[in-house]
Amino acid sequence: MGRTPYCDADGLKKGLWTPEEDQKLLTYIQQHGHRCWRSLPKKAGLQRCGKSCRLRWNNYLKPGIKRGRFSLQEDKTIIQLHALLGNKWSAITAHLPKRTDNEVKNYWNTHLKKRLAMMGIDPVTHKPTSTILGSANGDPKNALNLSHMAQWESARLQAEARLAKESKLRQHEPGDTTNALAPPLCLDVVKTWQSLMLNSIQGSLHNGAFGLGLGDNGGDLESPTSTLSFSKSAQAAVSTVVSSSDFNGVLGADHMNEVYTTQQHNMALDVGDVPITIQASDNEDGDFIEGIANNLLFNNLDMHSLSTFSTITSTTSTGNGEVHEMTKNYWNNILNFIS
DNA sequence: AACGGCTCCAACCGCACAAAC
DNA sequence: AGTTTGTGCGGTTGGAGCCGT
Repeated sequence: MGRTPYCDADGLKKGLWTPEEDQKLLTYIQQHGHRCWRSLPKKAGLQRCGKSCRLRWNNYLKPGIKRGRFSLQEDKTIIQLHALLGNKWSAITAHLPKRTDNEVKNYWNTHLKKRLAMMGIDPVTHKPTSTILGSANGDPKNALNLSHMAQWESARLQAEARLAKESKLRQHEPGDTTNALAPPLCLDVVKTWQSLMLNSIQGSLHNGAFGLGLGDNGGDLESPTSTLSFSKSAQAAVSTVVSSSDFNGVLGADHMNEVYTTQQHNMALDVGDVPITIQASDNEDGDFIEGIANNLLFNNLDMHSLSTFSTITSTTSTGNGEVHEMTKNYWNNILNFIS
């Protein structure tokens, strides 16, 4: 049998939407929600297929969508995330509130990709087209390390995007469009992680490793809360970011008191049904990468990401301070160019 | 004014996957 | 367990608008 075609070829309009069609769709969804896209166009009096209606709503009509020029910060975010994730537009868009994946994708293809190409950077690999980044100082190992960092970040961001997606789904109720574009929960996690990454890499220069360890129950499948532990070298970053007012958007005040205390250096994120606790610890003996892998895996990371982690585990500890500097210079160069 | 080339972006297409039946 | 349905995602396309000749 197979499924019936989602779009009937006959009798349905295609192409650009007219203001009248937009108004019909908007009015209907505001009154009835969009529980079933297939039956929606008929009920709304539209000669469109449900898929077309859904696309129009998600990319254009949904309240809160930001249109117009991308800011420099948005450019930076897109370039950075694309370097780490590739063409994972939904994952990238999860970190850009109020932008749609279609818009980000178009913006990348028509603007950012060209700019990178013009400055001699391959928009696919994000490396200079002629020479490998980092080889200028005679140490190709740096390029390798940056590549591994990118893989590491890629897996992490994919996991965060999933959490953000789940959170969005939980927020959405048919007929209620007011919270359709609430900021993704992962944004604060990104800030935290970015700080942690830089601090931990710097800390590794002294420790000979990242200095972050897996907590006692970090790999416990039975535990309702996965725990990730950080060494003291990362605590400053955790405290700085987590204690910011931004975090109030993620955790309610009561919940904050319950799960997060600066004295214990713990950070907890209650993302839907998947609570994550990031716990500072004096234990520096654990395997940081393995801990990350376990933690994210048990919180919806797929096997592909796990394999990425295993690759990184064998080589990340060879990193040095130049990696951080090289990474910083890389992004500075890009941003200087596009600004 | 007319034409052609180019850019940009809204929308379409096909595939994948999870949920529902 | 197999089929159907709904939705998400990324790649691609069509056409409107701009610009130069």
